[in-house]
Amino acid sequence: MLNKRKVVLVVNSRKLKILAAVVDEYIRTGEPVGSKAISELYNINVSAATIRNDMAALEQLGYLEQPHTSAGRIPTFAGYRLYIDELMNPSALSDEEKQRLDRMLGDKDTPEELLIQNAAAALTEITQCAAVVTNSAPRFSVISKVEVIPTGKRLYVILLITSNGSIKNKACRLEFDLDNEQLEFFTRYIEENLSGVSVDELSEEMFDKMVAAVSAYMVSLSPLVMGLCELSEDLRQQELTVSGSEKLLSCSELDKMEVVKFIEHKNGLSDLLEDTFSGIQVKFGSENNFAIGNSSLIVSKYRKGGKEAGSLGIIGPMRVDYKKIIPYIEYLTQQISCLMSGNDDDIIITDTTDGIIPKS
Amino acid sequence: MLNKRKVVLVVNSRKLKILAAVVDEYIRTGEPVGSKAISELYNINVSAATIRNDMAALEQLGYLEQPHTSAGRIPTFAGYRLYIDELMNPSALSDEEKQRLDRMLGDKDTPEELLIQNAAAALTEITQCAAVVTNSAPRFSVISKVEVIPTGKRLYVILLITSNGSIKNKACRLEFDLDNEQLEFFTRYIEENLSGVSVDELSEEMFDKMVAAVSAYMVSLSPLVMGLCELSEDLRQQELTVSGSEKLLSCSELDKMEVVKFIEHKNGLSDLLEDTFSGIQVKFGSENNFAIGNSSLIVSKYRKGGKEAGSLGIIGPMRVDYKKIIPYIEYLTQQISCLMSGNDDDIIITDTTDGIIPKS
DNA sequence: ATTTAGCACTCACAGAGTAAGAGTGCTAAA
DNA sequence: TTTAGCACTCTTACTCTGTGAGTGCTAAAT
Repeated sequence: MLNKRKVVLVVNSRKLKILAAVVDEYIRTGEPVGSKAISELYNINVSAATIRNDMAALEQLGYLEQPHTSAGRIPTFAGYRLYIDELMNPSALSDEEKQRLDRMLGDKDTPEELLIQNAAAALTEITQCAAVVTNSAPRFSVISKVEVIPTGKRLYVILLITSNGSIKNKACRLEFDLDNEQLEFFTRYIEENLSGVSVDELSEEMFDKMVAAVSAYMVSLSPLVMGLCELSEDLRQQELTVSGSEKLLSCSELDKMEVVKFIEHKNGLSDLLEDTFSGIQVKFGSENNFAIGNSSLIVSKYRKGGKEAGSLGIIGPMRVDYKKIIPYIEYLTQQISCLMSGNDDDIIITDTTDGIIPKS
Repeated sequence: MLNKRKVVLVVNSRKLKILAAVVDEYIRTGEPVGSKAISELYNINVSAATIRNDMAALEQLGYLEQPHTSAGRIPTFAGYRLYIDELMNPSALSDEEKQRLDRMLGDKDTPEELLIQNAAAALTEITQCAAVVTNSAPRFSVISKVEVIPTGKRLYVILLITSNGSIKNKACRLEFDLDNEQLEFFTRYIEENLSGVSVDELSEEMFDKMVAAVSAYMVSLSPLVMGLCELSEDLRQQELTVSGSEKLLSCSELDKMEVVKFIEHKNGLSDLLEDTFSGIQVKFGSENNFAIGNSSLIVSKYRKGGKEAGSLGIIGPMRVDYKKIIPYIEYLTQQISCLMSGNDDDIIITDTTDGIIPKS
């Protein structure tokens, strides 16, 4: 073991100040930060040599690392983590900034779907990173209408509409054509059994029971129930939209291959966003099994009427300006929560599925 | 003018053989090809010196070029073109290869949409290039059903179904609620005016007329017509999917910046694919105004019931193994055409739109 | 016990010089 | 018309070198 060195391995306030300075400076320039730069640019009133000693300690403590001997330091994951959780002081949004965001977001008449799209667009523009939004509203809504529409020989389209305005459809093929009476029976049956039911409550078992019930009347109706089951599954899973992902391609610190793969498949993202948490959350790509290596995911949940209704955030390089971006995201989620909860009555968003049925 | 040289500027069969050898070898190795390599590897029974003379002639004829003096030769655009059109002899697919493709593609029960997705996936895997598919089926289909479904106060969902199975829906808000008679009038009117009409024929003017006609009966119906108009626009534009575009980033001969720009915007691609042509077509990026410089686009159209229904191909570097890839693409389009036309009667793919209507 | 100045040391990076190797064009002979 | 031979060109890889940034350590100062 070389590199054994007499440094005081105690974090004190100066060391923290230095760590913060290193992270700030690294975020600003993207270059490894040396002791001299810190002593000159940040008013920690000690000499470069002292800072060097502290930096050596911070390195041994696992907060900083050197790309190579005799280069400056860059933050480690732990360094970023400490910085984000404890050290940085977020820059409060100015009134102009808030107004700008409000304008970009929309007002209480803006449909929910558009609201979160606007938020994503705003984030993309301001941060120059990819924005990501999820909407789990459909999951917490109730079925407001079910329709079965004959569209061809033995061919029916089922339509499922929820209270929050999602519309899903799916084509189903039956073995036989239904006559009016049969169709009416089925429509009435599902209307009675599904109308007003919360999407979250729908389960496969429930549909299994319906298949049984309906089959008693007419066996060949079951594909319709199965179709409904699949639609309800679509509703249950949260929608995830990533916008501005091309911005990630111009981040030199991200691997282009990984970014492109991410753009195509969005690997691992929805898992990361399904966790429940409160406040803002910062996750690093390399620490979760997320497609892009040195990336950072900053997200916050918005709420509707007290309930989590989705999340909103950005994906960028680890080296993003956290102290600026975090307040932006916080403000946006807060405003969205506010706008959404304000008027709960009759928002309509169309929102649809793709589905495919086998030919035979 | 230096480089003026006494060479016989006549293409003869040996020169063509040499050109083919240069292209083959360059495709194989990616390195400029020298006279020695050809005399050793390809059985043209003349000395390297003779080949050198012929290569000088081929260079003056514009089929070959030298990256720098005293390097081997690489093909020019014209060289590739001649090779592709006349010289190469495509390697016929073995039975195993055909079976492999068939397995990857699906069978006659595989829905159309999935069929072309599978084809794209197969091409990506086999060629290690980006695959591109378009589907203009919706455009050549006819409207088979239009429905207007009341779903809430002053709120209606329009449903548009085409003969090829695309289903699009959209929510519309009206100023007033419709009574049964009004709804029936409207449904009957659009049913009469749209049913059986080819999607390709639908135009804004047509909908303008409908707005006028319908407004005469009741002014506030026009949002419904506008909604239909928007849905029809969605149907008209051909769908274009590029898969595996990350593969292009690992092609050393392509400019990464250009690839990135292409991935972002797919510049120029849909124009290139909208041309009608028969058989297989090879286009070079630099010759068309297509985003990626030294790229090559190899596409073929598949047909459904005799009519062009979309295209299928790859985007790769100019230096791709044409004689292998072209038979692959030909086989795939042939099989797709076959599978699609086989049972033309009642294929159904659901395929839907997202839409948003303002709240009030 | 901390902090600081001074100094030797390490490492990445860029530029210059060099040797090897591949491939050519040209000439003259077959 | 083809071929062998040869001088020439150009790329590539390698080595050597100097420079600059930044460090770690020591010894002196506070």
